[in-house]
Amino acid sequence: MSVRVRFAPSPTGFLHIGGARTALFNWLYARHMGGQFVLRIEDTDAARNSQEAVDVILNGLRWLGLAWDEGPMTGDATGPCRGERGPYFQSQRRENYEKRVEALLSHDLAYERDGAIRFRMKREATVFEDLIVGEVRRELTDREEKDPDFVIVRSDGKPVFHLTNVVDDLEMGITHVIRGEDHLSNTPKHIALFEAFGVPAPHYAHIPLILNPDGSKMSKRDAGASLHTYLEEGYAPEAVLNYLSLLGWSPKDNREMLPVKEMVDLFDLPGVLRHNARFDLAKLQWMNGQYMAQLPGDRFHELCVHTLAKAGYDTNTYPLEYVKGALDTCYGKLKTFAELPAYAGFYFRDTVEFEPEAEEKAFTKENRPLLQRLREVYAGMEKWDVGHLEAKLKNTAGELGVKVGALVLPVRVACTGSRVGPSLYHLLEVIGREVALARLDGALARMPV
RNA sequence: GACCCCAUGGUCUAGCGGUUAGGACACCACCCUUUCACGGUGGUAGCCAGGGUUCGAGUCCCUGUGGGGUCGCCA
Repeated sequence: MSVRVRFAPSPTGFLHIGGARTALFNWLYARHMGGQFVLRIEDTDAARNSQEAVDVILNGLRWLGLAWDEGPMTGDATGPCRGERGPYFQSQRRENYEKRVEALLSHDLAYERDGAIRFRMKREATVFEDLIVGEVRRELTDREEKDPDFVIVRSDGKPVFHLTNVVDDLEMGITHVIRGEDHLSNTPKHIALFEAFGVPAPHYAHIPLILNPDGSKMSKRDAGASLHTYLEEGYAPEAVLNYLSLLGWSPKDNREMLPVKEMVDLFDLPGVLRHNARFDLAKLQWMNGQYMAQLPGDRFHELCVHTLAKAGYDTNTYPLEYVKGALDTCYGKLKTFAELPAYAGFYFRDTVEFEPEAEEKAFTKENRPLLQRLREVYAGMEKWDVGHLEAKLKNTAGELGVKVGALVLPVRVACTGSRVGPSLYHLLEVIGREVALARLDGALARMPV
């Protein structure tokens, strides 16, 4: 039988980074086994759900490149879906649940009390084999010793998660349930329900959780918990995907950079680690830098423009060649696109914004005559290009008897306002003679005599 | 409180009875260099504790400790 796995998020308006990894592991397993990856939306809590909230999930998965074989095509619960086992929104499956509950009731496997319907749970330990955790033997908790039965339909008629989840997995033919470890303790309930419906339970694989750097549970409010922060800050999805794959799994050959294709080839459930992992933003950033440095030029430009636009820089008001030239000087220099506005914003501003420390270091009394002299040399240059800019600057430094760096710093700060930035000669060529000389003049005016 | 899972440097991990415990991120130093970043070289830092089993334990067993999770008419 072909493998069928599913990712079944609840539309809460955001996609948790841990949920994204759960989706990734499901997707990887499906691809590795040549099976089907199903997306199901668990939107039983209608009041809190919306089409926009579903779109957040859909967009997040699409951004990561995790295409689903079956499931919704839009955020509209009544809209088009792909696949034969729908509907793929729980809000559209009321009848399915009602029929199943009727069946349980008629076989006395469930009963009504206080208006709610409760499932008759067995009063003994459950043993099951988890593909990742191994054999799990779960005894009854003290509460369950008193009353192991649990509610499957609320008194207001709404079915409860445990019921809907099992019914859907059953009817959608799910063979492997790959989900967060927070469901491990719920699994006996689900197994009991499958047995009550007269079918064997699917295979289970509980993956460890992603924790905050301090080891606490990563909840909705924690920084970096939402996948969309990475989307919005201009991370490369390939980097996020690669980083996520290495949390709780390893290709075992000391490699960090792993193309998706190889991930699919190497991934398997028994290889998933059993312990929780902490989210390390620094490593994600490093990895993002690696991917950024090997991004195709046009893709790099696209993401740069996107980031700059979000920061308030409209690159459309500049000639295309200028924008391309400017962004080329940033290629391979950044770890994240979020650094770009501070790094290259000077290209797209009329005035230079000086960083106080930079100005203090560079605009000194001693540097004034040096910069003055260079300004004269540059003003008299015939060809304004990288080669000449560099040669002239080094020439002038020698002539003045100072180190190259002594000249580079004030020029850099004069033109960019910062001590860090793209290659000086390249950025000078890009901004052009007119702007460069104007900025040198502006700096000279600010320097103490 | 009961129940479940887990435990290799600060972080992610390799290891599956005999290793100088390997790699990556981060950090420190140096080199390269027009700054930063990249790259290169070197370095600091680890098997949670205590008992067993064994000729021999990071690897197997037990206990403790610590961390996480579950015990809802939330999902």
